[in-house]
Amino acid sequence: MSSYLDELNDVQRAAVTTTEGPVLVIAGPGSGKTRVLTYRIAHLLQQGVAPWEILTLTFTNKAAREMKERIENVVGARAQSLWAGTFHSIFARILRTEASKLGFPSSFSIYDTDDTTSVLRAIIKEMSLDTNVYNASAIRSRISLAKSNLISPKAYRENADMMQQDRAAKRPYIVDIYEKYVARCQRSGAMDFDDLLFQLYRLFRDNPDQVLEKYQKKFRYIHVDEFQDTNFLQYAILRRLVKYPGSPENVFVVGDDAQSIYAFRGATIDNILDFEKDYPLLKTFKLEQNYRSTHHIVSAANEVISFNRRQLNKTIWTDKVDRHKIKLLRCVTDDEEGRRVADLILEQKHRYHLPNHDIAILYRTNAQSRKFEEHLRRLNLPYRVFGGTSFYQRKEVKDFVGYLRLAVNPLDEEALRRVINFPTRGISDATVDKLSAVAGASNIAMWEAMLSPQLDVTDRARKSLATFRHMVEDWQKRVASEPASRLAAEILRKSGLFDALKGDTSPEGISRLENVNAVLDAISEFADSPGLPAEAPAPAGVAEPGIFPQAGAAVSDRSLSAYLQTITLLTDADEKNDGNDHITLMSVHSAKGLEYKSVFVTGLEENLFPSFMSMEDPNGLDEERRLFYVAITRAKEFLTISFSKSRYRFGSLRESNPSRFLDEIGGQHYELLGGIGSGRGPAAAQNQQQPVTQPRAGVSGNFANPRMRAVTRPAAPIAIPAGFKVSPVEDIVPGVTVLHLKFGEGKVTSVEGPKDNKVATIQFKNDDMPERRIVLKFAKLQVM
DNA sequence: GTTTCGCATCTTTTT
DNA sequence: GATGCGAAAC
Repeated sequence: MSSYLDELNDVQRAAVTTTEGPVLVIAGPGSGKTRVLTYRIAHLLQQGVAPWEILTLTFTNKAAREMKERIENVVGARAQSLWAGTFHSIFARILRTEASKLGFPSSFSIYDTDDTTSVLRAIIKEMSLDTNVYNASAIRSRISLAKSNLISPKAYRENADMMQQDRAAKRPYIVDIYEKYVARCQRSGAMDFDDLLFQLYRLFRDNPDQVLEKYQKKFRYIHVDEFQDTNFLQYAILRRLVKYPGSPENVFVVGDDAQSIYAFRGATIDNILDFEKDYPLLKTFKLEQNYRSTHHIVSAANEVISFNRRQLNKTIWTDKVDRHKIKLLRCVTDDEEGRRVADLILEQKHRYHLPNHDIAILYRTNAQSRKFEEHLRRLNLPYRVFGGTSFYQRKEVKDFVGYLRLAVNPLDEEALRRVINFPTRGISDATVDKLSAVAGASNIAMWEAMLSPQLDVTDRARKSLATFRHMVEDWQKRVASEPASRLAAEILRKSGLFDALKGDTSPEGISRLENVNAVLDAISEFADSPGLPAEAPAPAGVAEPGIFPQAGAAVSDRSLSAYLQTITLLTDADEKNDGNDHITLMSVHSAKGLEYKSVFVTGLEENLFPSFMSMEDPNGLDEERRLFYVAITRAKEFLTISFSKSRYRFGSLRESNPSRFLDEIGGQHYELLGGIGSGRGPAAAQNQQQPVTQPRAGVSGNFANPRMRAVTRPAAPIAIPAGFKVSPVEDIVPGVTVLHLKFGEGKVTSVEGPKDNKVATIQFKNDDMPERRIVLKFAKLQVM
C-alpha cells in the first residue's frame, strides 16, 4: 500500500481508509486528527475522486490552507482545486453565486459584529427606545441566537417562549427591532455572520431542485473538522447536503467533545449525539493516543476534565517520557505575573535553546495581554499578539474599507453612514437622519433615498450630497473593469481620506497612514496572487467542469468585491505570519488546534478563569473547564500555569482567589515555583512571606492556603477519613466498593484497558453523574 | 456645521 | 481602560 498509510497507527489507518459512508472520529488532543483528515483526503484523491467533489469545512481558513498544502505534498497540484475553508467562507462563496435567488446582489456586503451592533443602535434610537433597556450588543446576541436556531422574525413573534422571555426581561420590542434589522440588511444588500448560514439554509430549503441538488451531487465527499464546535444551524445545513434519498452519505466528521468551547455561540455536543442518531450506519473511531504532550501534561488534563459532568467515553494516554513537571507560578500582582513569565521565558530559551516560535502565552481574556507585552518588551523578546482588535477593525482601516464597500455595493448603509461625512464634506447628522427616515418610510436604501423627492434638506446639503453621490457613482462604474489595486488607490485619494490622514504627523497619525497603505498593499497582493485553484494549470486538463461555472470562477475571483468578502471572514489565526521568529500571545480560544513546546497558561483565578460570566451556571463552568483543558493540552513539553492574588480589572485593583481548576490537578504533576524575583522589590518580598503549603503527594492538589477557597463543585468534597490508604490498582475489580477522595463512595462496574493503563467505570453514590470513568493509575481509591 | 471635552457605561470567548 | 454620547465651544 502507499507509503503515506504506513505513517498512521491502526485506528488512524482504519479511519482514513473507510471512505464510504458516514464516519465519526473522536479525536483527543494531539492524537493526529489533522493527519487523519489530510491523509483521508489525499487517499480519496489517489483513488480518483476529483478535487472539486471534496468539501472540507474547517474552523479557520489557515487550517484549510495548511491542510491543502499537506495534501499537495502527497498528491501534487490537484490539491489546489479542493473546496476547503470555514463554514462561513465556503457558504459565502456559494451565496455569492446564488445571491439573486435570495434577492441579494452577488456583491453583497458582509456585516461584522461592529456593523451589526451599529445598525441595531441606529434602529433602537429611531424607535425612541430606552438605550439602557435595549442594549445594542445584548440585542445582537439575542438576534444571533434566534438566527442560529432558524427563527425568523415572523417565527419569533409566534414563538411563545422567546416572547415570554422578552416580556419577562421588560424588552417586548426585541422582535420589532429584529424585524427592522432584517429589512434593513436586505435593502442594504448585506448579510451578517449568522445570515451566511441562515440565508444558505433558506436557499437550500426553498430551491431544492435548482440549487440544493446541484450541491448535493457536486460534493460527493464532505468533511468537517472541529465538529464539536458546529452549531444547530451549521449541522442543519450539513444534514441537507448529505442526507437525501439515495445519498451515499459520505460524511466524515472529526471532533472532541472535551474541546467544545463555543457553546456561547450555539455549539453543542448534541450534534455529536444527533449524528449517531441521524446516521445509523455510522462508523466511529476513537483516537486516544496523544503524540503531543508528556505524561504529566496528559495526566493533568485527564484529571481536570474528569470533573465535567457529561463526556463521551475515552481515555487519552501517551507514551512520552516525562522530563519536566508542570510549573505553578504564584504571584501577588498581575505585574509580577507578567514579569515572572517573561523572565521564565528568557531562562527557558537559554537553558533549552528554545526559539521564540516554540513559546506561547495564553490567557482567558484579550485584555490580559498588556502586562506580558510590557515585560517581553523589557527583555527585548519579540512577540506577536493575536486577537483583540484586529487590523481590519481599526478605525482608519474601517473608514477606507467603508469607501471600498460603498464602491462595490452602494446600497450598503453601514458603509455609507461611516464615510458619508468623513472626511467632513458638509453633510450633517441631521441630513443623515433625514436620509435614513426617508429610506425607512419607503423601504429603499439610503443611497436611493438621496434622490427621493421626499427628502427635505437645505440646498447646501443637497449640493454636498450630489457631489458625494457622483464621486461614488464614478467608482461604482469602474469597479468591474479596473484593476482592484488601482481603483482602491484612487479611492483613497479622491475620498479625501489620504489628505486627512497625511495632515496628522503625530506618531499615531503616521501609523494610521501606514495602516491604510497596508490595506492597499494587501489588495495588490490579493489581486496579483495567481488565483488559487482554477488558474493554476491543472494537470491533464482537469478543470472544474462546466456544470458549475460561476463557482469555479469564484474560486479565482480576484475582484475588489471578493477581497472585501474575504477580509471580513478572516480569523485571528489567519493573519499572515510575517516570517519573524516571535513568541505568541493569544486567548485560549484562539489557541485551539495549535501546539507549542512551551506554553504559559495565565490568570488562573476565580472569576477570570473560570470567567465570572460562567460562574452561576454548571454548564458554563463545564465549558470553562473544557477551555482550561484545551489550554493545557497545547503544551508539548513545558507547561507553566500562573495566577495572581490581585489584578487590575475594569479600571481598579481587585483581589482574586486561585482558580478551582488548580485544585483539580494532582499534586504529583506540578511543582510550585519559588519566585524568580525573590528579593527584588516589595511584591517579591511579600510573596516570600506567604506561607505556602507544598502539595502532599497522592492528595489532590491543594497547593494554596485552604482558607482562600470556598469550594463549590458538583460533588461536595468529603472529609479525608483518618487512615485513608490508596489501594493498589490490582485490587480495583468489578463489584468492589471503593472510596474516592473527591466523589466519595462508589461501586466499580467494570475495569478495562491494558495492564498499565486500566480504566474503571464506577457508580458513585452521591454524584449527579450516573457513572464516571476513572483512570486508575492517577486515581486515589481505597477498597472498602 | 464641526470639534472637543467630560461624563457615563460596560466590560469573555469569535465567525 | 476603552468607547459612546451629549453638550458646549469654535
